[in-house]
Amino acid sequence: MDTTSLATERRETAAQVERSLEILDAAVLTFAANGYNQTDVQEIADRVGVGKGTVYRHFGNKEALFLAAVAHARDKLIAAVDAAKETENDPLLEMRACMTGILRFFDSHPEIVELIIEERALFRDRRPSLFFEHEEKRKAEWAARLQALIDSGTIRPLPVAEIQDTLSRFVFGAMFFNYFEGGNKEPLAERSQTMLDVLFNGLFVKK
Amino acid sequence: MDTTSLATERRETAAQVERSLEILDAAVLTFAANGYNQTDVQEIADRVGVGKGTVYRHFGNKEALFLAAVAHARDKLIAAVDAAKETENDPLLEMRACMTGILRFFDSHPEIVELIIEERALFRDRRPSLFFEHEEKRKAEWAARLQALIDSGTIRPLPVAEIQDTLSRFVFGAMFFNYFEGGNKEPLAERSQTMLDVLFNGLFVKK
Amino acid sequence: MDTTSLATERRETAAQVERSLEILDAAVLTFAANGYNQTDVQEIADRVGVGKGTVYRHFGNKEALFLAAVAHARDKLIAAVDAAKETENDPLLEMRACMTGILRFFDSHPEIVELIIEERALFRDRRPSLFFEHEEKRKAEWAARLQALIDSGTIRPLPVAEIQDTLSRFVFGAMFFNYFEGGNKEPLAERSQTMLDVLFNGLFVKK
Amino acid sequence: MDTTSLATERRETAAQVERSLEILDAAVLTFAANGYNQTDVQEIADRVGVGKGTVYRHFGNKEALFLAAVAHARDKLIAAVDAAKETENDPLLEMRACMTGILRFFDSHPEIVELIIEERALFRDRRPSLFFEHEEKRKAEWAARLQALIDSGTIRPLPVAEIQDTLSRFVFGAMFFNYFEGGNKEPLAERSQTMLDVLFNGLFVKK
DNA sequence: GATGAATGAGCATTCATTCAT
DNA sequence: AATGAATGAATGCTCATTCAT
Repeated sequence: MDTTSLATERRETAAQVERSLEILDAAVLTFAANGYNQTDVQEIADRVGVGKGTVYRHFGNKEALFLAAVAHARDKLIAAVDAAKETENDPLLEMRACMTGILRFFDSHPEIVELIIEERALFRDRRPSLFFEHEEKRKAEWAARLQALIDSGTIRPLPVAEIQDTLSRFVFGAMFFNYFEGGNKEPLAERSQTMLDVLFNGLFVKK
Repeated sequence: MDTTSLATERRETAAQVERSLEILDAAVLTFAANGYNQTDVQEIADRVGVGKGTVYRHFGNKEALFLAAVAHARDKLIAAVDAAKETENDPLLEMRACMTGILRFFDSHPEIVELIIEERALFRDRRPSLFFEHEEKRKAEWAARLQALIDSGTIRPLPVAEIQDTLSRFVFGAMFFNYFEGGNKEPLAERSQTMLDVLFNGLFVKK
Repeated sequence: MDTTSLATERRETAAQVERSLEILDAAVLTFAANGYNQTDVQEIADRVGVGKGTVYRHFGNKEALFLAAVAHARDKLIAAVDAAKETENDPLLEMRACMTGILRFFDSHPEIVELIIEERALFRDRRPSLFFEHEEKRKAEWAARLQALIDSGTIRPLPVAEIQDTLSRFVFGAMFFNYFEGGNKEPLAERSQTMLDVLFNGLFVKK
Repeated sequence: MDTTSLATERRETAAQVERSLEILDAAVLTFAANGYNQTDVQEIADRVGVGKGTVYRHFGNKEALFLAAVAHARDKLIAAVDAAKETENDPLLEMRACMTGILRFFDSHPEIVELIIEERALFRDRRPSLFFEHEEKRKAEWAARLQALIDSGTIRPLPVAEIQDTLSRFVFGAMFFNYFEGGNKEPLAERSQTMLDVLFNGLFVKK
């Protein structure tokens, strides 16, 4: 009976996880499309084809559901960037691949930008944003890489932490400003060549 | 008698305008602190010390009040940047003054960043953001200046429009990312020296 | 000084009365067009071209204003019916003239039907309606006339009070039902020939 | 299993319908007693013993609830009149039974008169009144009967449509005028003998 | 006396959450 | 476990009335 119940539990858990992911996908789309307050949990339930009570059973309350949706979206970004990084071996090219990977990700998932904005609007006190939390962890990983690029004489010997901040502001800043400015439907990744050129070579004429 | 009635009229109008501005200041703070949906118009009225009906008399409805508050905040930014620009004469220094002026403005008015986020969360369809609309107008003004800097051999001959985009993404991006990342309470304007250095001189070692 | 003040008072009173009547005319139209609850006193003030406070000065509050408007409308009906009656000398013809006079009045003042409905909706407890109160007074006047018609062998010897009720139900009933049924824009007075024929001669074939 | 689920479904639906009817009964009484604008939906909910949200779940909004209440009341009148008609076989007696049936209905349901008044006050533009809409459909049914009475020499050969109007004005007019005049608490149905006598035999002495 | 800005009570409506089935 | 009917707290907005000018 133990075995049976365990098996049942396992099977259920798998079904549960499946169901949870379906709900998260629907939640990302719905929250992004309508905004948090304008979203009726019923709408998400309808999109998945389950009852409202089921959504509550899986995520407890609307806020937890929203946060889970944001984490879900963030994990997708991380996976996409990791995949982009794997395509290169040289540290400099890896860095570039990551940056364009991020831009490309938001080009293909504009709804996730909306979700990030919603998160901030809703949890203005929770800082850093759940979405950018993981960045902290990634920083240490990159510090070594940047230091190597400095040691090899490729990039200038500036404080590593500040270079990292500058890169983040550059990439995510580009993404945000593009979103706030709106309008331009051409992919941001493609419009960023000059931006990267400036980033690496500067605005000034070299003398 | 004409004078009197005129004076009276003026005084009344002035009182009205005064009242409206008081309400806007309260609205900016309250919307920024609580968010749009979490803000009861009563709370704004209380802060000003007037009745709720008075707020409605002045701005019609909550949404219009919110948008007026955003416009009010934007006008403050424009004024601050204009003031910063006036302190310099050289085009390059003017440009730098504007950039640090913007960063300083958001350092001293962090609530306005929250307001911009709220605006986006609320009016996800209205693009560009009311707050950044005026940027479009400012662009033409700066294009000439940048061209002059290129002609004089100061900065590299890149497409002017793209330089402008890069500068905007840099400055507003820094502001947004700083906000989303949270935590760091040291003024952004002061933490931006490396950023500006990279912007002008690039990351690469010059050869 | 007494004289002066008296004169002033008189002059003011005349102006006051004038103003009051203007307000009442506006009130009848506005209340009839929008309904009581849907009417903002400001709208009535605007129509007259005075301030809202002035309306309140003249009538105290919205309810009193409404009742005054109803009484004003009722007085117009009484005047119209009296005028119609004067055109005839024979009691039977007078009676007929009154009945068609009432129908004609409501044909030309459909808004007053609306006003009566509003009055009832609003003051469901006040009975009889302010508008029909005066009917009671008129009844005694007509009782004699009807008795004379009975005595002269013109109409059947039925209880006078019941004849009166029947006539009232006939005329006002026609008016009300016409209003509730809606649609028919042809004057009711003209569509009432058969009705009067039935009233006088009955439905049955005389044997 | 089909049967069970069907039964369950039916039971639920039946419970829903039951609940809706309870709400409608409460709504008729409450709207009639207070008037539309003076009625807080909470009051209706309280009378039924449910939450306000439940009322909204069943009827969507206050206006829809009101209209449903009017239709509910109208259906009761139709049922009552149909029942009255069934008691007679002779066309003339049927007609009489219908007329007194209507008067009796409003004698026992004075609140429904109030409801009709409210409907008009509220929807002054919707004509004919929802309550009297069905009359149109009944008219055709009666036209044949009246024609038969004319053909058999019972009633005078007047235009059938005009006879119908006269009858309607007579009956509903009596009801309305009685309501507006107020006061008289003796059943209208009983006070209508003279009225019907006049209707059939006329006021004039037959010669 | 006239004005109209200010006031605040009052109510419809929504929707997160619960819980009986 | 899943469902969805029921709940009721929360809040935007209107407008009669007041009163300072």
